[in-house]
Amino acid sequence: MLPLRLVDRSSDVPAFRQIAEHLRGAIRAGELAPGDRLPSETELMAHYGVARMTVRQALAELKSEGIAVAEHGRGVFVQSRPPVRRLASDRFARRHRDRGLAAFSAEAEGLGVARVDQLEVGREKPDERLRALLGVDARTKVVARRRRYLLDEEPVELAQSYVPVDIADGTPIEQADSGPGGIYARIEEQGYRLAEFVEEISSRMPTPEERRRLNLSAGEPALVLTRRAIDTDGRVVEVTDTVKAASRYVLEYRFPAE
Amino acid sequence: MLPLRLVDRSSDVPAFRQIAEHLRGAIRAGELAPGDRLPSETELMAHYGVARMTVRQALAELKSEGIAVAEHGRGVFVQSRPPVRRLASDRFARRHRDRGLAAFSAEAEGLGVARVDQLEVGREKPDERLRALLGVDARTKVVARRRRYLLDEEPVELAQSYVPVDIADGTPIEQADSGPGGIYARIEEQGYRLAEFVEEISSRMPTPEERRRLNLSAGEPALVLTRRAIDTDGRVVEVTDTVKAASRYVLEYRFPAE
DNA sequence: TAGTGGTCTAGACCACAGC
DNA sequence: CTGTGGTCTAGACCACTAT
Repeated sequence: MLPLRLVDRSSDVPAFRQIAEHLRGAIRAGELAPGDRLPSETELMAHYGVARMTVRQALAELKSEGIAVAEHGRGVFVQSRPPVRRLASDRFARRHRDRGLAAFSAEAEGLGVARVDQLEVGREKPDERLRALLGVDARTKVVARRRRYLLDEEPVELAQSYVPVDIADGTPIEQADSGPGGIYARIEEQGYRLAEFVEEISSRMPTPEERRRLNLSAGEPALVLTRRAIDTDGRVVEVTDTVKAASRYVLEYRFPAE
Repeated sequence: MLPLRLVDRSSDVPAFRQIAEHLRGAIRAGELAPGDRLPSETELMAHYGVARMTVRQALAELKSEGIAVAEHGRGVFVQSRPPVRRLASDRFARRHRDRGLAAFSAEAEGLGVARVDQLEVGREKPDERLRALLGVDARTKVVARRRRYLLDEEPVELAQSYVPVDIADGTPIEQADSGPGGIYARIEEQGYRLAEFVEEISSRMPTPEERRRLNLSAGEPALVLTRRAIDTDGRVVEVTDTVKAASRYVLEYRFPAE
């Protein structure tokens, strides 16, 4: 059991925060390891001599920080992080496409079984942001591919790709299976040679919908990436938006000092 | 006032979640704009016919999502986001250093008044991670520069830079003012020509300490960057860790398709 | 002073997990 | 069945903001 520490009622630090800080310290110090169960609410009430709602407020703070996670009927546990995946910007390199691997398969190689899920393909009218990114007008439709990626049956990423119809027309880009090497391989077969990618990264708390689809626990932020594929003529031939569980990824980019 | 909607007590969706969803919807629909005050807890209790703790739980959900923010004695407000800053990877380009601008000053140009704060400079023993990143052994000390950046007096970034002593020795890198062009300019003056940067990006919830120093509201994630500066001989001559408020930044990287 | 959110109490009933 | 967390009530006192 944890070393018993009392709440200092004379302090102007509220009781629930003192309790949260105590538990945080025990986790940082390794007295509570990832996966360990925290003392139950009943135990914490007895230890600190406070009401249940006070204990729950302390626990809520840890949950919202992503340090702890509750399991109904079982207890509150120290968050155990699955291994982080490091994504280097060479995952879109042509050598992967030439081997018949789409970017996600190249990423997943050696890590587990990659699978796609919840796939929706169709033609859409681009909204204003997408028109600006793709450099098309309101009359041009885009082929949208929305899907979820799973690694060993665990959802890890939501993705939505957009390709102007004049590029995608008549290709497997409009099919459920876009073929070996993914849509970038198909775009190059249409005569557009990819020159460069521009990736924009931001982070925010997920929407309830994203939290559900990605199986995110409370207090877990999302990484949001928008990638543009640009051909040798400078045309943006594709845009992809992806949402990932932030705790599972480290992104790596190299750039020259000049 | 908001259109009155009742809580469906027969639903298995808890009352607090229905209330949260109602408020979320009003915000999404624009009925409540950024900066607007939400109905007070007393008003919400009366509207929905629930106890105060139920209302507070709904509000806590919105706060933890970063959608709303409470101000003691004033009310709960729809989060109004300050403008996002777009950071391109060319902010470390030599042309900025040649103009006497350190990276942060180059970033801030035209955006406001940049200032440094809470600066601590000293020699330290590198921990295991830092030794691996810098490629030095346990006997080599590093010069650490810890500081906070402010833009128009608003804290926007925490940074910690590390340079091996054999590079920093006798240079202004160990002084409070590292001079025009920043520490990268000083490192190059020592004969190390910078060739490449490698930046690693992740996101997580901030620690209480980071939340305090960056003035973050609840439910606001942090962007964490680790940057290595590599010279033409492949030596890592500097490492910087930075923590930023995620909602204020979009990072942009370009990379070739080859 | 009135109204706001912040903290806290002492109960209640419920749903879920595990024996 | 027992113990766990999830939801909810009906109060209380406090600290902060604005008038």
